[in-house]
Amino acid sequence: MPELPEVETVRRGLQPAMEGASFIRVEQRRRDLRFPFPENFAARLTGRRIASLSRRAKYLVAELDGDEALVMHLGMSGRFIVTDPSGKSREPGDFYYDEDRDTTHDHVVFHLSNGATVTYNDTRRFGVMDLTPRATLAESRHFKGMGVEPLGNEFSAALLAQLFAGKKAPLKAALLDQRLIAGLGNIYVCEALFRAGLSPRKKASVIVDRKGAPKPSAEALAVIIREVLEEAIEAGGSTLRDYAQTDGSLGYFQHRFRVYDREGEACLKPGCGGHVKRIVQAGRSTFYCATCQK
DNA sequence: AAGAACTCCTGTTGGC
DNA sequence: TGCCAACAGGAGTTCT
Repeated sequence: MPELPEVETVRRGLQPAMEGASFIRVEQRRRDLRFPFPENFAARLTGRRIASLSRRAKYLVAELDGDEALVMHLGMSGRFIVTDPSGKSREPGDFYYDEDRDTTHDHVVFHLSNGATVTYNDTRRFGVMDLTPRATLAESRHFKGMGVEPLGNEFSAALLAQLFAGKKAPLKAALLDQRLIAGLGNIYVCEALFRAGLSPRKKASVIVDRKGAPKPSAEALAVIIREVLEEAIEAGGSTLRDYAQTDGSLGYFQHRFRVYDREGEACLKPGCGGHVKRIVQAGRSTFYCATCQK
């Protein structure tokens, strides 16, 4: 469940269980996810205390009391399940589980000093777990060359214009490029472009004027990207599958999708009268209204 | 060098 | 009902 708002929701759910606690025991149940786990992964974590749990783009970063940081990415299907000392089990930002949870794809289990366990489950195994020196985190292979945080202070229309100037790639592709802006994914790019009334097919440079300055459309887009992400975080992210089983229920932004996964349905812009189309860009589905997104 | 295509993996869904 | 292609919230690698 992983774009920036989902990862932030997960971070907030894990923080109380993890921050300040130490790893008592770590179960690593396979040698790799998408990539091999680092050498001696479990041993390097055991005994370490988690000083802080933060987020960079779609990554979670647990800074440890030694020299290392635990870097985690959920890929497409990664989830965490927390079992607190009372034995109650839940997925941060998603829903409460019962005893019958499918544990087939539980790949890592952290047993913490406060009695909580944190289990990483990932069906497709596109996730990542890595250990990297804290001192050079920004230069680590995951973060080197990574773009600006869309909710950070540096993100602005001026920067957006600078990043997109001269870009021939479509707006959709440029917004998904983590080297430019880091944290946007397929859903929120589709939603932001709809709200901005911009076609995902237009060249990224259409929001830049001849002098390289942001056009009004860039100003709008910068504001809207921030708004969409903030709204989604507020809603606890989006939950695409399993939602019928909800009971503890965070994650309801999916009810506010205006174009994502709405192929063929009526455009929600008042007076538009168009219908949502699905096209494929860079191998991913793009949902948009060709009538009002120009 | 930028941009598009292909790849990893498992599970679900929709059309015949 | 069964079978199978298409698709799924990501991103690194390899092509053109």
